[in-house]
Amino acid sequence: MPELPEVETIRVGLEPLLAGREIISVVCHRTNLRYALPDLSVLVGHEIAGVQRRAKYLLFELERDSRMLVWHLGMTGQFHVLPRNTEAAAHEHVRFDFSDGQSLRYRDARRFGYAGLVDSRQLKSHPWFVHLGPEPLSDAFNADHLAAACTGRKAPIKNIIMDAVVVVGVGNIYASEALFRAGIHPARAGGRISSARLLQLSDCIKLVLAEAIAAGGSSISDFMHADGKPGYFAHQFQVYGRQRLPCYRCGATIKRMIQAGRSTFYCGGCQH
DNA sequence: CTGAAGACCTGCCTGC
DNA sequence: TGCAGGCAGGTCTTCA
Repeated sequence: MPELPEVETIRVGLEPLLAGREIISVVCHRTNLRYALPDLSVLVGHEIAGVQRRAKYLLFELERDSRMLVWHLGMTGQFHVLPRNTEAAAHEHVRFDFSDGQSLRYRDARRFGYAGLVDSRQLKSHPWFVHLGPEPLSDAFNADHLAAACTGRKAPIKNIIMDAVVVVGVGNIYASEALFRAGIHPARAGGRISSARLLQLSDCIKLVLAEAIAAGGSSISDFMHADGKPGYFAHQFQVYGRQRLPCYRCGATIKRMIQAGRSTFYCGGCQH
């Protein structure tokens, strides 16, 4: 389901609902997500201190314990906070019950999501995190960093900005949107883009992600907030999902192509 | 090393 | 109506 803006929106929604709540029981309906879930019963008796995010991972911090529950939502993972006695929805795999009568539910139809317990002091060296590049909205991600990542590369620029080693959190939707705003053709080899245009692209990536976060994430298909409200950024898509429709900027027809097995949307009139 | 393709899994939409 | 085929927001592994 989610790219960085969606995960951040979920984090912001979950934090006030979970912080300070004590887990009194955990029910796993199935443990074979992308990887086998760890034994989550060890969390019973612990209080959630806060919810952080790194890349597209949610990090549930525990009070008085250096371990964190690290969770990736894959394509279709969802968290909802509901009263404990609410019946399990289809594809609900895990339920955390809290002392205040509420519960946290994890649903994931495709089961591409995964989770683990990681010591926060070893997070950076954990296999899921050790190779991750900078956060796109941090100063560490800038024109120089992007230029260095593109030097000598023949891979299409879209593939490069979706590579989590280069920068985290840029998924299939926002890659297309950022390249449209920067006027760069998604198939252009990374090494054949001027530094001035890469500066523009790094700015556009920050801009499009920040706007999406401000709008509360995109609401396509099954994305919803912890409280069940939809996100609104989908209304601002310039190219994603708009194949055969006219470009808002130049009127040319938006095209769709496949790159690295993923749909790419672009305007042949605006992007070169 | 790089880059492309396949794999994981289920649901939904389209077209015949 | 029924069914095959294509498609879906992510990431990891395999292969050339």
